[in-house]
Amino acid sequence: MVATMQNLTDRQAEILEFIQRTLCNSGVPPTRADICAEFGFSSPNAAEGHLKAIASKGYIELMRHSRGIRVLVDQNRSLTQQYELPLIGYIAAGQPILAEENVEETVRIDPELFHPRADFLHRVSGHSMKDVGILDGDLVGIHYQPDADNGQIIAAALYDRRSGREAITLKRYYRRGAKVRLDSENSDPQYAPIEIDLTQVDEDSQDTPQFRIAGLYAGLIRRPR
Amino acid sequence: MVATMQNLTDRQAEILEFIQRTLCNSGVPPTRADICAEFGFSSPNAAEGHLKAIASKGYIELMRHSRGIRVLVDQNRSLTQQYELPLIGYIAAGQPILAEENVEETVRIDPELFHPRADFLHRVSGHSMKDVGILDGDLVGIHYQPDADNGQIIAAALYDRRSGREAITLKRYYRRGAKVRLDSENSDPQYAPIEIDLTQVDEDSQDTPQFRIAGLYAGLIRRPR
DNA sequence: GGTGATACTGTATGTACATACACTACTGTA
DNA sequence: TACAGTAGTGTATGTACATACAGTATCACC
Repeated sequence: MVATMQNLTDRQAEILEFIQRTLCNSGVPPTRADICAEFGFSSPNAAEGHLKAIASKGYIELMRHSRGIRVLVDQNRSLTQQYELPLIGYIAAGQPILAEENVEETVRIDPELFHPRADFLHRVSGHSMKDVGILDGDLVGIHYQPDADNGQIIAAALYDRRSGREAITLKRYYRRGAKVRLDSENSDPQYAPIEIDLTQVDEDSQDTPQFRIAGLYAGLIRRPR
Repeated sequence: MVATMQNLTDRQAEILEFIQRTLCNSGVPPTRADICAEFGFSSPNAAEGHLKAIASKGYIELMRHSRGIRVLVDQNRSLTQQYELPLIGYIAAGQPILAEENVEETVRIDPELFHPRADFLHRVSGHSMKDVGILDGDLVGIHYQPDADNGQIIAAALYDRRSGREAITLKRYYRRGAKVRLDSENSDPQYAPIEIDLTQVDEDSQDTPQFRIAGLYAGLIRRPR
C-alpha cells in the first residue's frame, strides 16, 4: 500500500461504511449515484470527491470502470478477513517457524477460536497425549510463545540430527533451573519423559539448539476421516 | 431460493467459477465483456445466455445494472460464506433442532471444516465418550441427519420427561430391527449401554418419541479454559 | 488574511454495460 | 421428427456510470 494511511474524516468513514454495507447486502460495490442517493447529495461529484479522498488515504482502491471500488481496509471484519491458519509439520533447518517453507497447507479457521489465540496449527502424530484426549491426526492450535510455565502443554521443537530439521511434538513442560523435563500423557511405559540439560550443547549441530518451545497448546480440531 | 436447483453444465460451471475468481481477485463481479474476453466469445450474448441459464438454476442472481451479478451458491467459499454455526444445548419441546430457541450461542467456524459438513455444534457434557478422546466441554460438530449406520457415533436426542425437552448425547449407534442400542465409549462400568425398543410408545408423552437421531458426529473443537 | 483541506452544487460528455432481436448448429429425448 | 436445452455469432440501442471542468462555502492554522 503506497498511500499514506491517515485517519478518515467522519464523513469519509460514513461513506466507507456504506460501501461495505452495500457490498455485504448486494454483493456489488455502489456507484457514485448510489452514494448520492444514500447521503442526499445532488451532485455525483460529492461522491467522487470523497472516494478520491478515501482512496488517497489508502482505504480503498479505485478502478476506472463501473463500480470499480475495492475495499482494502476492513474495519468490522466483514468480508476480507482471512480466517486462515498455516499447518506446520516440520521446521526446515535455520528457518523461523512460520516461514513459508514450513507451511504444509492452510486451514480456514478463526484464530480467535482458541485461547490464547492460535498462530498456527500442527497435526498430531502418535499417541503420546492420548490420556488428555489428544489423538493421532488431530490438529492442534498453537499460540506462538518462546517460553512456558511448568505444567503447561507446549509444542516442543526437537532438532532431528538425521533430517536436519526440527520435529514438533506436544509435551507437558517442566523446568527446574537448566533441567527441562518433557512428559507425555500416556500411561503406557513406552512414553517415558524426555530429560534435557540446557547447559549441554549439542556438538554435532553447534548453532542449532537441541530443543526450543515452538508455542503453547491452545486447543484442537478433530476431523474424522 | 425459488429457482429449481439443477446441475450446471460444464461450461456454466466454468463461468460461475470465473465469476467467483473475478470477485475474489478484483472485488467486483465481471461484465459480459469480461466473460467474453476470458472465454474467447465474440458476442456478449454468449455470456448473457450463460448468465441467464446459471441464474435460472439458482446459482446466481442477476440485477439489472452494471456488474449486477450476485453469487448465491458458493462452491469454494470465497466471500459470501457465513462461517457461523449455532451451538445447540437442549431442544425445546416440540421444536425442530435448529429452531432459534435452541441456539445458545453462535461460533465462528467453517462448517466445511468437518466431514460430513457440520450443521450445528453441541457442547459435550460428561465423560461417556472419553475412550475416543471426546471430553467434557468439547464442542462437537454435528451433521444433521435423521438416520445412521451401525457403529457410527451419533448425537442422540433423548426426551427428558421432567424438563419436557430433549437432551443431546453422543453415543455409538447400533440397531437391529426395532431394537436400538446406544453405547458409551468409556470402560468404566457406570456407562452401560442404553437399550431402546422402538415399538414401545412412551405413554406419558404420546406424540413425542423417546429417542431420535439429531445427527452424525462430524468432528470436534476443544478450547481449553 | 491567505492557503489548503473538506464538503458540497451543477453541468456535461463519452464510453462501458446490459440487454433485446435475429440466426446457426449440435444434442439428447419423448 | 419435432422440440427443448445448450452453445454460440452478429448487430443494435439506450442508459448507467465514471469523471472532467467550473464554482461556492466553511473551517483550521500558521
